[in-house]
Amino acid sequence: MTSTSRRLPGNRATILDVAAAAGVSRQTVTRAMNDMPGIRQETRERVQELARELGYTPSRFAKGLVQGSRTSVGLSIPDLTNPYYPAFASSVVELATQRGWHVVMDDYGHGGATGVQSVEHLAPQVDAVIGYLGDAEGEAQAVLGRRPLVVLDQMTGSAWGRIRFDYDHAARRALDYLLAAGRRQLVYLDAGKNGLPSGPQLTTGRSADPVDRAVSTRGQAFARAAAAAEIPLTIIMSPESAAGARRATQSVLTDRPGIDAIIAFNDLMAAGALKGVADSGRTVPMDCAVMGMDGIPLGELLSPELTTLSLDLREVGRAAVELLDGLLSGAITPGGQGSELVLCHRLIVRQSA
Amino acid sequence: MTSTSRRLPGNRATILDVAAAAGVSRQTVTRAMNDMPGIRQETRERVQELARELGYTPSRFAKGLVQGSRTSVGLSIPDLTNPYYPAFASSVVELATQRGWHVVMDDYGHGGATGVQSVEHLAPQVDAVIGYLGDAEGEAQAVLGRRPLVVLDQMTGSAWGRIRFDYDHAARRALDYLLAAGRRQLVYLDAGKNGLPSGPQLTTGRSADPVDRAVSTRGQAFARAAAAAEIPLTIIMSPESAAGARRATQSVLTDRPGIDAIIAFNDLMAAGALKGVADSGRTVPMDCAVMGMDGIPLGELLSPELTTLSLDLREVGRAAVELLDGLLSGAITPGGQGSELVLCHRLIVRQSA
DNA sequence: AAACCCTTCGTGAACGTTCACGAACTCGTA
DNA sequence: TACGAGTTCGTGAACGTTCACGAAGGGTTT
Repeated sequence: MTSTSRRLPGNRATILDVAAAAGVSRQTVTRAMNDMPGIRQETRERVQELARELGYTPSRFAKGLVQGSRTSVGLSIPDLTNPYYPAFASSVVELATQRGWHVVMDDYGHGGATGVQSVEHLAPQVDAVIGYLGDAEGEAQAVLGRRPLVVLDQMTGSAWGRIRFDYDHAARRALDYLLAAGRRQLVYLDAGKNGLPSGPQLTTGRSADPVDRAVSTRGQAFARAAAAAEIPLTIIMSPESAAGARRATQSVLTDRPGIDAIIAFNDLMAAGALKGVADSGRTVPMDCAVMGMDGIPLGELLSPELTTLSLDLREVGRAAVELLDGLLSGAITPGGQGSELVLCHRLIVRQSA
Repeated sequence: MTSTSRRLPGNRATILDVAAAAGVSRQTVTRAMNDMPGIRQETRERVQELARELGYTPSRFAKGLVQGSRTSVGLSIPDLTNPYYPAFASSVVELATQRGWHVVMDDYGHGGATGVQSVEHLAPQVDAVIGYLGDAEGEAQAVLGRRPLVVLDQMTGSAWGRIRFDYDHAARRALDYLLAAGRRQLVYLDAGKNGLPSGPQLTTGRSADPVDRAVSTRGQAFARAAAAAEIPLTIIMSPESAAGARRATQSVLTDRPGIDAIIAFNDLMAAGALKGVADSGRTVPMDCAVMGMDGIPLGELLSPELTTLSLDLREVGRAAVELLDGLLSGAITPGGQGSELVLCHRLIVRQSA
């Protein structure tokens, strides 16, 4: 009658409590709860009713232990408040759900953690990780051992899967367009590595000059493209935020009044640049063009609407999930065919450039 | 020497494989992996090295079964691509992580699922759920049994925790402001219940008229406030998107040229309304004011910058997590003190109204 | 009445880990 | 030598569930 078995945290009942209450065995309760055959309809309903009354919910641990894990994947994101990431995350969650996976989310930027720390936090709970981890922060793959890691926008490290973006292609595309439009005094508004604002410092890339180490991967691609086209490009650093970009734009337009085009690290900073140009009394795109990078929906809502190097973020998410799927199933091997994908940006011309 | 134990999915080794390889017992491997005392330093390092080589990672199921669950909470979100939700989710993830919780994320809108289906998907994997589930969709709390559910912006249902918003307060605040600014022909741009676009249908709320059932909770609050102030308010329906709001704004401005203020269901739709007003050749705010609701960062980037009824989304997240914390610890009981919170919007006056 | 099948239910075993306890060994001291 | 204390390691049990198999009972056929 009375069960002596202990309760789960939250005073939850175990399968034995239900079995005792119903006067049946564990197995019968299992059959009732999982809609398995081999049980009388009346018994099934009685057990289910009792389970509901006792607040019984099967332990995911016991279930997972015996049945083999439903795969659950970690998703490491540096900053959900940057509209770029939710669009990506949304796609990942949708496709993962389609596959019956669960997604354990970590937004590590606000807590001041690094990408590797995020993976460490996720590791005990997941079978794989997809993430934007940032560059050169130690070995995230090692933390996961044999479990697959798919990283995005990362050059270094030994992740099993890797999705990169062809910034050289994007930079050429952007510069060709701006030069054809007659722009000559170009500025690249950079966010700096690791998002660390290193102050509004100035660098110039011409010919094949080595570019400052602090310049981001994207910035370096633009520097290379500018060198190849033999035109000067001013790179200025700014915090990775709209407000920071706005201030940086104001100050660079004061220092160098002749500037007629600004390329921003991402769309969010481009939005700030738009404001900054307006602050200086100029109009976009007549006096100064502004070009973003990302292609987030925000760009269409701004005025003037943002011209940008766009990535289809749902496609990026799809690529990441499919790559992970391949790694989990063994269809793709860590170093092998398809373990590294390169995606290209598409230039979307709207009003700002 | 050779272990006969099977491998986990992904060919992962078990603790017995490591023990056999190192020539020690399970318990010694446990001690080595968890930095427990009572083991020789040399042994510890040898075991750890071997574990690394074999790609051993402890089963979270076995560990959870014996140690009791690390709590993991589900987060149900209807649409991550609406900037409102990431800001909230970011806050929840950050605070949950601080508490050592894991967050299993579900973005159910894109898959065409409902809030309850989302909870059903999450249920086997989590100890509690926080979510925007939408109104009147059946019983999500029943799915979770004894596990706490905290819902936001939901009137019906028997969730243990509930966070509501005082839309009547917000509506009064907005109308007072607009009327004081001399606005007389007001439009409420509604998103309709469940986000279902029911076509640009027109309703008028005056005196204490019963308002169309299709009108959202927010819309009804504005209708009540308008009735109390004895001014007419036109409610029009639109799909819950910037593009939809833009079209709806264009058409309503054509139908009723005298309109001098538009209040939108949320900031995203307000951004669309901004565009729609411009399309019609009018300027904001001179010819027509536009007011949003949410207070997402996007508003500051628009031009004109968006006047809005703002919610501090990090506060909302904090409220949800703390409420859940109370429910998990037993400090708050389902029907009791503190199980229902009401938060107020703050009017942020910028340029658009 | 014996043989068989079908339905309904129960019993050991196993999943991989940690906990509680005890055994073996080392070292120093009475 | 014998004893005790400390260090290092191993063995049963337990966590809650499902799987594989077998048992009991009723009905039909041979």
